[in-house]
Amino acid sequence: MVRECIAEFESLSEGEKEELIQKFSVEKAEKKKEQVVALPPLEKAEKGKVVMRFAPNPNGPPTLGSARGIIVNGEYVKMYGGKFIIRFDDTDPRTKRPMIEAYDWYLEDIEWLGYKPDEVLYASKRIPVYYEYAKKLIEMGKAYTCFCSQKEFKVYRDNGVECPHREISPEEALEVWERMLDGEYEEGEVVLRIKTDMKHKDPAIRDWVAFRIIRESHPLTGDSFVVYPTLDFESAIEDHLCGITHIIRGKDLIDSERRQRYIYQYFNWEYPLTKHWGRVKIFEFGKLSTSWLRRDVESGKYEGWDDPRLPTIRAFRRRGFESEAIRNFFISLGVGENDVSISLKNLYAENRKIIDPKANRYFFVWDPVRIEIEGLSEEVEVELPLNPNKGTIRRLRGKNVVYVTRDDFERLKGKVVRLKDFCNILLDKKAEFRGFELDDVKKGKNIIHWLPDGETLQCTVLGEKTWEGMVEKNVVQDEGKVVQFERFAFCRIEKAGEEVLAIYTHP
RNA sequence: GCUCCGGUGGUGUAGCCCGGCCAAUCAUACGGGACUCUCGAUCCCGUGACCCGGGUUCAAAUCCCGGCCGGAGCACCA
Repeated sequence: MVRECIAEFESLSEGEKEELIQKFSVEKAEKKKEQVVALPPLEKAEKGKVVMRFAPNPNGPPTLGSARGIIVNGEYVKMYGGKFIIRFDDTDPRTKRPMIEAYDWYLEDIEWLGYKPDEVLYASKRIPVYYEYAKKLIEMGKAYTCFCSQKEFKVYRDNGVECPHREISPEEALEVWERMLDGEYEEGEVVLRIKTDMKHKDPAIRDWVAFRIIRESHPLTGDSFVVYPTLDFESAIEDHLCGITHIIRGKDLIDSERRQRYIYQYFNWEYPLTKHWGRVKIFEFGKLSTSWLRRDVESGKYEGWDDPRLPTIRAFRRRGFESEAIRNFFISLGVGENDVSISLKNLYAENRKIIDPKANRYFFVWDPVRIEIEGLSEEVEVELPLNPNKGTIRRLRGKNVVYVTRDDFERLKGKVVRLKDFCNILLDKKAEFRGFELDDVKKGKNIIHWLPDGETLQCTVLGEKTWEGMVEKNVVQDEGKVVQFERFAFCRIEKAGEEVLAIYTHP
C-alpha cells in the first residue's frame, strides 16, 4: 500500500509533485514548530516563582560541562519565570583554588549563552553568614568540634561508632569554635562536624565536616578567614537563604543532598526539589578535568584558554559557534540520570542548521600548487555565488595562472577538471584550456576550487591542526564572521588584513 | 567492599510513575535516490532499539523478583 503510493508519487511529473508537496507543506511546517526542542516540565514549578541557581567554582574557565548547568537551570527559569542566581562556590582556596579571571569569564559566557542572572553571589565573601548558622547549630547541639585526625575519624565512621568529641557540651563546643575563628588552631587540628547518624547505612552521610581550617590566602578575600565552610554546608545555607526552589546538577552531588537534609531538618526548612543528571562524555574530548587542562594550558601545549582545540566555552565562541546551537544541543540531552556519551557531530549538526544559510562562501586553497593554463589568452571576470541562499555574488579574475590544492592536484592530475564557475582544463602544472562550458565535465563532477595568481592573501586556519594556504581577497569583508571555505569547512575569520587568520569551526 | 542510581536503534532522546491506543517518538548517524558549477546544505525514500531470565496479567518497554552490564558517592574537593 505504502509502496504503491510512493510509486504513484514518483510517476508524477515534476510539476505535479511540486503541487502535492506544496499542499502538504503547511501541515509539515506546523509539525516542525511543535517539535521545537524543549525541556520536560519541572515538577511543582509555579509560574513566576521558580528560583534556580548555577553554582560553579571558578577554578578554571567555563567548559561545555558548565554550559549544561547554565543552560538547563537558566532555561527552566525562562520557562516558568522567577529568579536565576549565579553563586560562586569558591570556598577552598587550596585544593580547588579559584582563578581570579575565571569569575568574569563565567559571567561573560553565561550572558553569551543567553541568560541574565538576577543575582550574583560570592560564597567566599559571605563566610560570616555561615558562621552564624554554625553557631546556632552548635547551640542546638547539632554540631560539634572534633579533634580526630582524618584517619582516626575514618575508623569511627567505617565502624559506625561515635567519636569521643561528639559528646562535648554545646558550651564547650562553642568555646572551641570561637577559638577556631580566632586562629588559635593549626590546619588539620580541629573541624566542625554536623551530627547526623553514625549508624546511617551509608557511611558517606555519617557526621560530615562543615568547617575546616585552611591557612592560605584566598584570591578574593585574602587572609580574612582561616575557617572555611565545605561546599555541603555553604550550599545548604545559601540555597535556603536564596529561596531556591529547584536544584538541578550532576549526580556526583547526590550524596550532598542526603547530608544537607540534616541541616534542613534541624532548622525546619524545606529542601528544594532536586534532579540529577549523569555524566556527559564527549567522544572528541574524552574525560576532561579542569586541573588537567590547566596544566596543558600553562605548559604552553595550548595557545590559551580559548585555543580552538579546547572544550571551553571561550573556545567555542572563538570558533564562531552560535549559542543557540549549544543550547539546543544540551536541551536535547534532557536531564536523565543515566550517563551519556555523545559526539560533537551532534553539536555541529545543530550549528550547521543556523550557520549554513547565512555564511558567505569563499575559496581557501591550502597547500597550493601553481598551475599555468595554456591556450587561455584573455583574462575573464568570473562571478561566483557568495551566498547561494540570498543569491548574492562575488567576483574573481580568471587568469591563466591559478592555484589549486595539492590534494586535488594529485588526485586528478591528467584528467579534465572544472575550475568551479570558471573553465575546464586538463589538469597538470602546464594545463590545457578545454573551454568554458560546464557540460563537458559535469558527468565526472570533477569540479574543484581555485584562486587566481596575485590576487590572494596568505591564510592560516587554526583547528585540530594548522593549515597554511591562500584565500581570496573578498573575505576581508567578513572579518569576525563565520564563512564557508568551499570544499573545506566552516571557519570564523578572526583577523583579515595583510594576512588572514581563520579559526576552524566545523565541517 | 559498602550505599545509591541507571540500562530504548550506531549515538542521544520520548514513552515507564497511572500496563493495552507502542509493529515504540524525534534528532543525529548510516545507505539509496533527486537537486545543485562546493558541501558534511536542501528534498525524497530507506536501515535500525525496548540488557537477559523468570513471575504477575486477557495484555508488559511500562509492575515484581533474580542475574548481567554501566555509573556515582564513600575527603578537613567542588
